[in-house]
Formats: sequence, C-alpha cells, structure tokens
Amino acid sequence: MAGNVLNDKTLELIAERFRLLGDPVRLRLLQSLEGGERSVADLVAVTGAQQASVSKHLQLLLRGGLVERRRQGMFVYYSVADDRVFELCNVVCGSLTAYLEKELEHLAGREGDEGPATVS
Amino acid sequence: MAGNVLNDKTLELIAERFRLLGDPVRLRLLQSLEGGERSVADLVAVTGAQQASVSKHLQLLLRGGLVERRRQGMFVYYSVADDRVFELCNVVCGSLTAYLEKELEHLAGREGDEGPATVS
DNA sequence: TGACCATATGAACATAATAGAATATATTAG
DNA sequence: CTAATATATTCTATTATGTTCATATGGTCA
Repeated sequence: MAGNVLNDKTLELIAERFRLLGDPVRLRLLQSLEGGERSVADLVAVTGAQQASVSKHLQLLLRGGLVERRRQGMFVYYSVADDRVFELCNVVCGSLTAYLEKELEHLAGREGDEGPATVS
Repeated sequence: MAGNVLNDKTLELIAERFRLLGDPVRLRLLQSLEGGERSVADLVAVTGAQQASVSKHLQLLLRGGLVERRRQGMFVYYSVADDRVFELCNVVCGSLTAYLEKELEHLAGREGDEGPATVS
C-alpha cells in the first residue's frame, strides 16, 4: 500500500490471503507448527478438530503457500513455509491490544452514561 | 505467536481481524483512506460499489477499530484509525510475491512436464 | 496379494458473509 | 414545518465457507 494504487486482481489476492488467516483452526495449526514440523495426526490431536477438517485446512494453507508437506512412510509432516505469518499475527495482536485498550478507556470515561435511570 | 500458546478466544479475535481485512472492497476503502480522510460519497465514487455496500463495509471497519468517523454537516468523513493495516498489507504483499516467485520457478523447472504428448 | 493405517477427497448439510433494493435516520435549507 | 441530501439500516436472495460422515488414495507390512 505504499502510496501506489493496487489493481483489483492484486487486491483480491491480498484479501484472499487475509481470509486464509481468518480462521481460528488454521491459526491454531500454524501456531502448532511454529515449533517445527508435525504430522497430521499430531495436528488433529492438538486442535481437537476432525481429521477431515484438519486435512482440508492444511490443503488450504498448502495451496496458499503458507505450509509445506513432506511424506515419510505413512505419515505426512507439515511445516511452515513462510514465517511472515507469525509477523502478521504479532502485528494483529498489537492492533487488537491497542483497540481493546482504547475500548476500555472509552468505557471508563463513560461510566454510568448508559441512558437515564428515570422515566421521562 | 511469540512462543506462547493463545487461547481459543484470543485466536478467534485474531481470526476475526484477519477476516475483516479479507475483503477487496474493504481493502480498497482502506487504501483510499491512506491519503487522509474521505467522505462516504468519495468512497462510493472510488470503489464503484453501491452506497449501501460501502456504508456497511465502513461500519465493519469502524467496529473493528480500523477507521474513525467524524461528522461535519451532512457529510461523514472516515479516516484510518490504525496504521498497522498498511504494515499488514505490505507484509502480505511480500508474502504473496515470494509465493508467486516460487510458483514461477517451480513451473519453469517443470517445463513440458505436464504429461505425455502422445497417446499410449 | 490382502489387511491395515494415515491422509485426502467428495457429498450433504449448516452457517456466515455479501450484495442489492427499499427504507430509515440525520442534517441542512427554505 | 417540508423538501432535499448524505449516510445508515433492514430485509431478502445468493454465494462462500466450514463441518461431518463416508469413502478413496497412498503407503507399510505380513
């Protein structure tokens, strides 16, 4: 966004990538992979989701280029292919924190300002 | 994600924020606001979307704390409340670029590797 | 080969997100 | 007050996304 205008296609790609990160199960998967590669079975256990669901989320992350897979015997190991995801999450965390703090402040400043206690 | 485990609620908040950025119209709105505040009418013109649609997207961004609004007469001016969105977009752009370059490389390496040209 | 295990995929269903038309609200001008 | 304008909201239809169950695929081992 550094001043230049992005065309619709690019914007759609960026949006798509944000959407890819916009699911708590996928975020949990990525977080679980932060320490290194894991098998699907591991990830199923960690997330508590169904195997089919985990597998599909992993395919989405794979097609998006955020993770890689490696087969070893019967097991498939996934790992993070782009560390930027963690940077993104950190920035979002900061943004969220700032937002929530502002909200708190706002609420504190309006204490008891939720409408009249008396009728008419 | 700096090594600590995030609970489900936090993860959902983060995912929600990513989803907020996961729409091309909203990204276009944010980009349009990068140069400073704009009225809704301006934004409708810029995006080419319906007024109702723009208004709804702006409400989403507002509730997410990414933009602020200011009323002046009949007009409402929106502005970016959290510059981190641009940082996020830039990181995503970098991530996308890396991914697409890798894809290209991959394709180049496999040139003509798309199956036999002859039948049986 | 067949039995078995891990992972992926397909189909059906439920839910969420989005757009568009119509309408409501808020503000100013007369 | 009414008319006019800018913005917000409601309602509805449609589409996208996610979950689950069942099944397919790919691999190992006897």
